[in-house]
Amino acid sequence: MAFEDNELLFGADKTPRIVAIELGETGTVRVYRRERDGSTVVDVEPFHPFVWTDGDITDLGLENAQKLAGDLRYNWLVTVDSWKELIALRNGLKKAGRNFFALSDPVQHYLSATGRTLFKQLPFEELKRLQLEVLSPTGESDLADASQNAIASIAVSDNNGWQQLIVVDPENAEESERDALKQLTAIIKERDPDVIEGHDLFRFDLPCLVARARKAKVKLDWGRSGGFLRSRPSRLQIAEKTIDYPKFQVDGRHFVDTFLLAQFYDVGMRTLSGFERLDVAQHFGFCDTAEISALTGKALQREYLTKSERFRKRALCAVQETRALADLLSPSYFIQAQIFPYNYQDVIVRGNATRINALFLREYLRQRHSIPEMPMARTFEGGFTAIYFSGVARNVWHCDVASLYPSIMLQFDCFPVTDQLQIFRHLLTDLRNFRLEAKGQMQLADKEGERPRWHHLHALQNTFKILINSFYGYLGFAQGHFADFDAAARVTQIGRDLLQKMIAWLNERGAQVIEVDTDGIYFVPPSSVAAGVSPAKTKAAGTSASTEIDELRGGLAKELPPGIEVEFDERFDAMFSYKAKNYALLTRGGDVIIKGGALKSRGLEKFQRVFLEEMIKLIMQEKSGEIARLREQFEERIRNREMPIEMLMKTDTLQDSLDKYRAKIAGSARNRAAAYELAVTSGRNYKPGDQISYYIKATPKKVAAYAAAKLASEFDSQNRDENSDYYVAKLNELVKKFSGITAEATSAKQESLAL
DNA sequence: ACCTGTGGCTGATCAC
DNA sequence: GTGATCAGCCAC
Repeated sequence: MAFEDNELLFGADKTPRIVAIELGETGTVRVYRRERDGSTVVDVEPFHPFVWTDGDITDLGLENAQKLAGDLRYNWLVTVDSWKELIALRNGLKKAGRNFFALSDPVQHYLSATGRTLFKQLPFEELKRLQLEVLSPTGESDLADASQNAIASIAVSDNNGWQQLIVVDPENAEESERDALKQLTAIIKERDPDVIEGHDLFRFDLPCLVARARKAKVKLDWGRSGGFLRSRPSRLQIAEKTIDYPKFQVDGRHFVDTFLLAQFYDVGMRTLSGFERLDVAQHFGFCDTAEISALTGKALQREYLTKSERFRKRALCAVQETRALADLLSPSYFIQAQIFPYNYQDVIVRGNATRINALFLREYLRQRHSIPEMPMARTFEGGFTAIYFSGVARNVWHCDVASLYPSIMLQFDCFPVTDQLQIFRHLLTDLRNFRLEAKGQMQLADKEGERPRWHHLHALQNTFKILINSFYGYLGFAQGHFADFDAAARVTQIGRDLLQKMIAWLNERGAQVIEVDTDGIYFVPPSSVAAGVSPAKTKAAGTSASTEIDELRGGLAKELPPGIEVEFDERFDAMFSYKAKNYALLTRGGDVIIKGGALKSRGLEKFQRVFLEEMIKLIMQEKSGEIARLREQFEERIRNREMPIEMLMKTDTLQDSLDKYRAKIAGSARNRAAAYELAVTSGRNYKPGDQISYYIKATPKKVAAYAAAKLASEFDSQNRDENSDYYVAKLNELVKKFSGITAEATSAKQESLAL
């Protein structure tokens, strides 16, 4: 059975190849579809938005009010014939003080009511995607600056390899810019893309175009049926960061901002050094470094390219990078648009739990079943975390419970009490099976020979994985209609009990448990503990290691309830256990893996992270004696001013707006911080989510860090002014902090513990 | 208007 | 100096 046949997940209507939905004339929507020949056709369809209400609306004499099944709070459905009527109905109900719930997005109304979704049976390659980049004359990406002056050029490309650079003539800027804007609009109308992509599209390119178009009195009627570009302030939560941005929309098309895609990507990976195009392109290896230096430096002059040729090359490189980035990061969202009743561009910015909520609402609507009101939020206890040994351990194994929370939910019936249709159980069960199947198909597929198919299956199984993992979060999601905090608390309680049972069992068999977090355990198996920890002895004991682990694995499996499976997945030569959620591992291949904010946080300067990694590696390799020399090398480089500024600077992300920061400082609600002070002083228009890199400069007197901070961009390598003493002191603190933990010291401790 | 959850560590600042 | 608090980031 094809995945798409699952109606709970993909919706009950199979209409294929819809690329966009837009609100049409009163009471209608326009549904755009991609034909097999690549053309786009439009169907005008009736539109019936709706409101859920409770029973006390019967006196209002509303037409088209329908009683729903079940006895949940919102058990009436009122349907109307146009968006205008829906707004009127909502206002009326609000005025009458009635209890109701309505979706706010017309596209979600249409898709939920019909069971349709975008992109069914449409390969990603058949989506028409256009990339856009506005270049300001200064090359600045500061919007306030850029909006003041005429733009220099607009680079445009599409996913078929077409590209064009629209250049504004500085000699005749006013008229030339007007032509450029008109030409861009003409290109969009003619090429008729489904998706418009750009890096920082929302915060830079689109506002800039709007500002310039207003000045030039040019219309940006980019909608598929001629509608105008419009925007409203919006806010996006990405992990701990909150990004304010103007959300742009245009009828019949989708905007995709690769800056946001990069942010989402990094939440999972935490590997990006920054979020500007160059950071991201370099990380993914799109632009080779030779080319970058050629575009920015002297190499180009050697090539005798004219200034305009250089400019052209750089501009077109930018849109190519945007396209490559979108190729890489958007397929998962493309698949999610086939599942959720959202616009493509909205699927990207909605949270996981919000998207799952939309599935619940769609199915309850389809079955004409009443829905609950949101439960009262409460906090509940999370996973079990513990550290039993700190120091260096050898021959360390890791075991974990395979997808702990989903397994618990299914095995112990931890489902929302209000889910009378049992959607939660069915969706979770289906998703698990689908993921296994997609993964199996992916492994059978030839990664090289069937590239598009392999990539699709990879994106598919990854999408399923993310969804599966979001179900537990949904139970504790305050804005989920079917959230159930008691059920969430039961899940974590069962998880904690399971883990503690496993720990006790391992300890009883002579293993030494080192560190535990939620679903996984690091431990030294009994033979290594008994044999001590010297490498020679470990080797001697190693002959029986595999059978011993098999016995542990089998024994532990028998202790666990059905449906809860434990995996002994990895073995390490050494582990440096520091604090809860903070440790390092030495793989059997000699690589070092570091976990935890204390050991690798971005709050640490890069020289500290590099030093820590090397120091921990030495400790794990039983070469603690070499730490002193390593420290001296680093001190020398700092004192001789040989450290590149990238090693010394710190990069902070602004969470609050500068106004909010100022207000908090004024009200003593927070302390001053270097990044904000620099942002304020710079006079530039910094926004939440922006990053500031700074270092500490030498000052005559000892002052607070925020008073001695200087922007890394203002660092002059010919006239260096960093505070070497400050950085050497940091280095020494680091050595001091970890000096108690050496291989020799802890092996004695470990042996004594084992007795 | 927007929003998955809890647990844990650290650096910087400030009140005492 | 010490402890409290906040912000930021990380593990799962």
